[in-house]
Amino acid sequence: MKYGNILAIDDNNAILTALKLCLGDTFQDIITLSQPDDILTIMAQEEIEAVILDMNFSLGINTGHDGIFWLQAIKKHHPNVPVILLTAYADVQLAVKGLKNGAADFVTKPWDNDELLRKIKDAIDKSRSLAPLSEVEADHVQRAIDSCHGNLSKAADMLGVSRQTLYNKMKTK
Amino acid sequence: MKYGNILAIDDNNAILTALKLCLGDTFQDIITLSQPDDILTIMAQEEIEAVILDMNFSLGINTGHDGIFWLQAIKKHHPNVPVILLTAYADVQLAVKGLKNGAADFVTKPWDNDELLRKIKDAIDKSRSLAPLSEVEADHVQRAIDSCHGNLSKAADMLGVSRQTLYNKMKTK
DNA sequence: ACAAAGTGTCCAATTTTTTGACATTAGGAG
DNA sequence: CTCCTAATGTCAAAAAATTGGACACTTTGT
Repeated sequence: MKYGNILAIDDNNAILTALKLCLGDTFQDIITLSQPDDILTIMAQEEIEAVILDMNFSLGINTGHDGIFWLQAIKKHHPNVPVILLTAYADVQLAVKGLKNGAADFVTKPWDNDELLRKIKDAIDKSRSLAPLSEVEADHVQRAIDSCHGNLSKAADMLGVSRQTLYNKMKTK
Repeated sequence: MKYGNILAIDDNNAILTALKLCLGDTFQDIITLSQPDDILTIMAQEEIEAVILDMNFSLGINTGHDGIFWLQAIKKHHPNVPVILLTAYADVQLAVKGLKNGAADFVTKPWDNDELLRKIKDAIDKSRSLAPLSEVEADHVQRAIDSCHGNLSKAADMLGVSRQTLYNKMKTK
């Protein structure tokens, strides 16, 4: 199966060119942006399968604050589109913050082409293979029961279903 | 509301003592292990609300391999119990690997007591407040529809429900 | 030892899901 | 362009799941 379009955002055009060269053979199209403002517009128009997002925009400020903001914006509108974070600094704090905000992966510059390619592919493959609804449901039910330490009444209440329904879902599993 | 028991694993007893001092006032009990082998046994016996896991066991080997192994083991049996990773090295690779394997957070030694405390509390609060089943369902349905770029037939198939049911769930939302 | 909370099980009423069908509307291939 | 396939929107009846209430019993905590 073929891979679709990638959206890459970085304020350094050399990086964007390098990404195009590195990824051009594997993906249908590499759409690039040198500033993040149009990300959501593009994503509303084009079918984007994965996003590569640089974390440091405001020159000289390397907190990644802008990057996190845009990551959140992307995830809010397209929760199933994987976002791979790209940074110049191996900042653990930022990596953790990024992943906790829904990023699929985190890569530092300069990157290894094969590694980046593999990570993007993995993220897309994962986003494509969604679990059936019944599985997601069974999983969440189990978590609720665990969280209530086996108290089924509380678990049912937490899940917003009747106690009998919870019994059903437990058996069905 | 009060917080329950914490399980902390580290092969350095000084670290375990420091954790007890740091966390003792906030949590009911700080159970400590100097080697990971008994983690699952303990967790089957005691009600553990969060785990603090050191990532470097085999002396001299700092790949975090063992840590990831135990993280996976914990998550497999207790997917809803948050695991906070603790390491001596600010290793981005390891942090990313840990979070992708379900860790709730990642902290480097030496840690800031207030920060660690806050991160544990946050992780527990999050694990306690499970979304109602209907919300999880609606969320997953939306992801499937996105993933199929609006093709409802394929989305329904992917979710393992009939097309009409998908229509229902879309309206209900 | 008592009261409150939780369990397992049952029932009838209601709601949801399924299955199958049908006419209509895109989209792609020749 | 035209045909063919896939997808849509909608309907109806059968099957299945959910609900709310009830009951006797057990567990839990004070």
